Amino acid sequence: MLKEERFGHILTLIKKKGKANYESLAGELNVSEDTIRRDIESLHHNGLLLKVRGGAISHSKNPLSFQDRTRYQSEEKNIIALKALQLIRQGQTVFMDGGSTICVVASHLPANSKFRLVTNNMALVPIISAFRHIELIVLGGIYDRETAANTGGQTCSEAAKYIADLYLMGTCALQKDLGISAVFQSDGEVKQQMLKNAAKTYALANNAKLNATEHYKVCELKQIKGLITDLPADDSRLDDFRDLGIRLI
Amino acid sequence: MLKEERFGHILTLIKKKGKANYESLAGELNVSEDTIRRDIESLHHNGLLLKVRGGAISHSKNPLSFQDRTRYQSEEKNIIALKALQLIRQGQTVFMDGGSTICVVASHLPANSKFRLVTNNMALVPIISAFRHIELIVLGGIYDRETAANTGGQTCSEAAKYIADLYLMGTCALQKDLGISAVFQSDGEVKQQMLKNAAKTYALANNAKLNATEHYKVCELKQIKGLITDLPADDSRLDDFRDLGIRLI
DNA sequence: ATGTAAATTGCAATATTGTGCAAATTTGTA
DNA sequence: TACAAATTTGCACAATATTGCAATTTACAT
Repeated sequence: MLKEERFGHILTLIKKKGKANYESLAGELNVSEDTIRRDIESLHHNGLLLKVRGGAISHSKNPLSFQDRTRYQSEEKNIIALKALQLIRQGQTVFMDGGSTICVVASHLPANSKFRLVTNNMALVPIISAFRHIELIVLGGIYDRETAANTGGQTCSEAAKYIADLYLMGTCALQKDLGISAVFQSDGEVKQQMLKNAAKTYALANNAKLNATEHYKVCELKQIKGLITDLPADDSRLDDFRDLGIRLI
Repeated sequence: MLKEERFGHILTLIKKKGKANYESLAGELNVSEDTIRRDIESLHHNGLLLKVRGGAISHSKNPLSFQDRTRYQSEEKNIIALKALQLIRQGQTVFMDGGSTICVVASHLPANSKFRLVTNNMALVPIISAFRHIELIVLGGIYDRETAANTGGQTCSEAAKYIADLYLMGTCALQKDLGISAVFQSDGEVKQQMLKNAAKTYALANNAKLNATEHYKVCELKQIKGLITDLPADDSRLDDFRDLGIRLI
């Protein structure tokens, strides 16, 4: 088999699936992983794909979708997303922060959605691009690869410049007494700023995040307007969060 | 069998299958592989196919050409990109603004590149995500779908907060007397701010942008350090830009 | 026709390039 | 920090290319 045929195969796969790994390519093409590695290096050098640890991805690959599908598009997240959509009204200004749940919300938006979206979540950009009537305002800062969101003081001070009708707060840990907490301080600070500047804040969390804590405290539960989970409103696992004056959706 | 018959046979096969290897051709045509090799060399020389190690492929199947993305990744842009890469040094802080040429530059970066990149170009985010050692700083603002870049006063004032060693300025119009001009004011203003805060600015432009003007003036030619085009440095089309004190690359 | 020069072909020696393997190093993660 | 996985590097071997050369064929003027 000609080397060029391998190149073609690799590029086709990358184009179709957005990514490819050494192991399976080596199997399909019947050569060693070393050879595939060298092929990919050569293709990378020509700017035709991006070499990453373990394989290669296409240029246009949304960074968050690189994580496995189950985590990205679980049924739980779809349920949360559909509930969250009900809150967004035409013409509003909406804050959204990082997290894949937020991306699922965005991908469920109706095609003619018309509002202003302010976000530090870079994974939203390609999604929102498709909605001609959404005005997208990006909050800059230091890009964090893990969350695909911008963070840092710059992000916070930019967020401070906008006043929103609604804030959909991405997945975080919630606990009755200790409130909402985040893994990273940089993320938590952005959340605090958005909370401060939004008329209504709803936290999005799947049931695994209930009764859990992380190490950076964002706010008390009573500071938010409502909590959106994948559970029915009358589920017993939500009992701890009743009578706090927050809406359970 | 006449040489011309062999040529015909080889070309037919290449046209039908897109590829051919010496071994099978030698068998089919009853000549040695050396002869086939020479045939293919001759055809290659006449531009009728592409000689590769082990055989030949058709031009249309050349994985290293950019058929399905000719618009996006033209040969011109590749040339510009490779020249621009030489300017980026480890540890530097680099500004890049919008434009697809800039994206091509990014996709040619070596995998272990290590520097700080400050940009308003959202199309760079997925590309740069793959480079673990590039610190990416996003300049926020109003996202423009057409250019996939953030624009507006916010973007400018954020750009003002960084001081760069190098600024690679995306495609714009250049004219000897009228200098560099941009299509949109919002884009032009970001360019001006980056220019101001960068030690060295290089403009990237394909030959079609030379001796052209747009309607928002960015700066004089003498304000930039150099001009990177797809032309060789001694091309006559660059004559207008000599003796202005700028480097032609 | 026929001899001669030029072109073509196959072959062998040499050079170059591609491939797989293993050790050493780096990287990511618990 | 330490462990496991991935990557880089150097190397030997295999595959393919190139080159020079001699044998053969072709072209063509006489």
